[in-house]
Amino acid sequence: MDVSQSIKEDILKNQLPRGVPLRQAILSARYGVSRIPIRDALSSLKSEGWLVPNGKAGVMIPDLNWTEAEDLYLMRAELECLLFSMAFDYISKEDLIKARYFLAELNKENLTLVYKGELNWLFHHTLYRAAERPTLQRVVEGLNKQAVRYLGFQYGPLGYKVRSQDQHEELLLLIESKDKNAALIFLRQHIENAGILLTEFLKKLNS
Amino acid sequence: MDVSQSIKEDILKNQLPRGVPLRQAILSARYGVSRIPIRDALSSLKSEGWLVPNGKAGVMIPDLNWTEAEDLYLMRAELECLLFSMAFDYISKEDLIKARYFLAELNKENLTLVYKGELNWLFHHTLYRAAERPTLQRVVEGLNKQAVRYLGFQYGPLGYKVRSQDQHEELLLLIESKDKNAALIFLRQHIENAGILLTEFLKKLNS
DNA sequence: AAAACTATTTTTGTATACATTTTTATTAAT
DNA sequence: ATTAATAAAAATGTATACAAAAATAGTTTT
Repeated sequence: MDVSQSIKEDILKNQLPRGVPLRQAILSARYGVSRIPIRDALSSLKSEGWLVPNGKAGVMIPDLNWTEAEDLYLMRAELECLLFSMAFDYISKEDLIKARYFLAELNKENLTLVYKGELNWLFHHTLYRAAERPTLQRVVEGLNKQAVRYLGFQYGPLGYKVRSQDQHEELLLLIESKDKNAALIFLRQHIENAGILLTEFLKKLNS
Repeated sequence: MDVSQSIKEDILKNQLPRGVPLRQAILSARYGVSRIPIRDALSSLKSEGWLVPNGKAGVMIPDLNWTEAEDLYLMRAELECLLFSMAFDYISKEDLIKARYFLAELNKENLTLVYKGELNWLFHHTLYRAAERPTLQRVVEGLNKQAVRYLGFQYGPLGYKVRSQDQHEELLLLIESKDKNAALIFLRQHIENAGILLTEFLKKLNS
């Protein structure tokens, strides 16, 4: 597996020290590669929001905080609805089949959080693909991949899994019935719901 | 100067080959550093949208295209208005002074495009800073920095400079008069205007 | 005792060398 | 002649070695 992925897993599993700079030499030993690919991974994780700069040099694992979660879901709501409305009329039968496949995968047990996040994104992405707006899609993808950092809460204490899956199913039905407006409103609520649930939970956690 | 910045300048000045993969060895010779910092620069430019992957290896300078420009400005309009509305009530006198300083800088002659883009962003950023939403700000910053790639048109053939500066001035006046709604509408129009102008121009160019 | 400077150590950044992968050119086969 | 297979080359990725920068510890000064 890619070093960058391994680091993500380890961040999610809290197996890397928080609050102190990550040392390239240590990671190099831990993952059994030289410092060059470690440096590559750290810099790309930094630009993806998984790590933050530490003073003049080095990076740190940032604390999860509700403002970030709120921002991510606010942006997702705005941009994904935009993208979805651009795609709506062009969503094909094959897209829906694909989407259902990802949904089924997501119901399996023993998936890593990173993979769950990937599947969740693939589901949404399938609905947006038809818009053929690569730039908008790339940004939305970035937001989804950042949100993965918070997935531990949604699949853990928040027990959001079942409700989320039901909503995904319903969204597909609305698409099939060609009711664009209803689908759009539903998607927005789906995202906003998840955001509010997560944000409120994080707020309570820090009080 | 940083290698990454130099490459950006050279892309804007069309001094690097388009449509063919950029070779690390050549860039290494050109900028007088080893391949390691070149690789770093290429990978970060790729994640910033200045370069795109070329097949299984290597990167290329992408063509400018109107869909990308439209996407960037659509996103900017949505997200910057959101950020601005969060910031509005907290914008300080010092912020406005700073903003006017950047505006003055922007009026000087013989600035590089990259620097103009930086100043334009710094102006907008000054108005959003008070929102204290780092995540949202980081994404918006990314969008602005990508839009720099299109700045050559706006300062060149489109002659947008004067009108844009006037709008910036007017925006500051609206902020000072505490008219949040008017300011918000004006900002949205300011961004959408720039977007439409640029997009239409690019569409014509490719027809 | 606190602050400022200096020396030492640690850590990151860059160059060079080597390994692996990808691309291109060449040869063989249909 | 076109395609497939193979060999050569060129290019990227990674390891190690070294240089520069940052952080730390120790010393001096106020």
